Amino acid sequence: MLVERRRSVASQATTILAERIRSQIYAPGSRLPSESELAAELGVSRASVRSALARLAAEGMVLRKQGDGTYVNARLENLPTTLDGLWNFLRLIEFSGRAPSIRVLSRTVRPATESEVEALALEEEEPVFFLQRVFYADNTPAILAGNAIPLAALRLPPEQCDGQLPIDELIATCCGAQIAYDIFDIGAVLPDAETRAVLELAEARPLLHLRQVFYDRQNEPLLCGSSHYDDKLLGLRLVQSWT
Amino acid sequence: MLVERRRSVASQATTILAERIRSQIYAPGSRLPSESELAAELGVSRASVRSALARLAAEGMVLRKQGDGTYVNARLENLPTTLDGLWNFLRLIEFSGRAPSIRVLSRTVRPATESEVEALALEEEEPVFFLQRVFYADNTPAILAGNAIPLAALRLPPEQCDGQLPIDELIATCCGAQIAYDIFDIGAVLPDAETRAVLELAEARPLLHLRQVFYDRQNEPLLCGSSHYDDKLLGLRLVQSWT
DNA sequence: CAGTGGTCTAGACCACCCA
DNA sequence: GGGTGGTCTAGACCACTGC
Repeated sequence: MLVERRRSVASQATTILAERIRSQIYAPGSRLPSESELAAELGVSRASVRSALARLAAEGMVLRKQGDGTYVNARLENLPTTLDGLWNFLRLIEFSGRAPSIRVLSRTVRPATESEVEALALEEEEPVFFLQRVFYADNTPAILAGNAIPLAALRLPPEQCDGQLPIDELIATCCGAQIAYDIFDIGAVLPDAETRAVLELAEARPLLHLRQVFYDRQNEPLLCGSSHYDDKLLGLRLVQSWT
Repeated sequence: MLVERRRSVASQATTILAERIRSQIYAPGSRLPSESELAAELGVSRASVRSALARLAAEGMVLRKQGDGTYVNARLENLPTTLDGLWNFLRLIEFSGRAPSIRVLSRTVRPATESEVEALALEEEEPVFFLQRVFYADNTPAILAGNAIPLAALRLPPEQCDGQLPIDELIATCCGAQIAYDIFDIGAVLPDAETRAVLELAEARPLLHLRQVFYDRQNEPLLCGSSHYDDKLLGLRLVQSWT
């Protein structure tokens, strides 16, 4: 049943169970087989099954009741269902049921701004590769995102960095690094005229402002982003599980 | 070492390690003892230690490197450090280093609004207990929060519901229920005049709008909230760990 | 190569729920 | 009481890192 070599047993079990829920093999509101039964059926230990169920529970797909059982959440339609909790603009658009695409607005090398110097721990005026992109949902502009990478961190020349890539792959190919974690700050702003034009907003309504800093496995800040996010168009939703 | 009966060993280990990091017994950037050493020292299994470390890693407090070791994040000052990932207005204010307090603006029983009917799966016009509160950070108003609970879900009369309680305790004491999970929608809005007055905003700057629905262990929607959040004052920050 | 974290197992006991 | 999820353990093997 679980034969892939490269993915962990627990991760494969997660996928299998999530798929059964999505396809209603386990109907909304119904009780799943017990952990022991699932372990026997999948040919893995109970610990692995528990790891999978814990993940599904954290995302709200199942509800666990001690002494009773594990139930499929009957309100699945309310959930973000990202299945890994990571916010990635392309996938946020995909999950909203629309086709994502990216248009590169500009790609320049320029001195770091004051906030970039602070976020990326740079020297004053240190050059950064700045990539400005628009994320479309079904051809409607939803996000205007600007990303800055210290020139010193690039292993490819800026002109070879593929602007169509999601952030983790961008960092992987252009910097040869892996993201360890990132920090998100969420705020509300009134967009300036330029932003409004790019996002084709008729009125001057407020947008979400997402500021992110991505760190690599050496804990060096590798990329910082400043994005204007049209929450009316896309929605920003998260689930919190209360142990 | 780990003797409390009511908390799990893994949870106690988490607290101990977090405390050692906070007090710099494990200095920023330094390597922690190996999992086996910690297990031996704390008198628990390696699995319990791993559970604790996994939690700290998810919040960015430590960085784990296979084949190398576990390191204290040297950039702790950037982290939200909630140590359980749950957003609770009182604790968000506390963690920002300010003194939280609550003022109850109004407590009424009124028919549910259209959006409450939808969020709470009510009948049209069904009565709800509506509690409007202001959360202060060091006596500066930071959040205007409105919470609606179906009257049918209350086990205490509305006038006996303590408006000073955080949301989980409010639900515990007034409804006799426990929160299983909640769903958050984050948006940006321009506050109306009334909201602006309550939050003592001079200009008409945009605020975060948080809409929440809390579900109990029976998966019934118990409470919905609509809050205006001054992100300039408080900040809304989260960490994402990329496995 | 030795030591680290990553994965997985089998088995045990507990707390809890329901019939 | 019998079954469920919640916790914990001991031990094994693997993948990776740094020396």
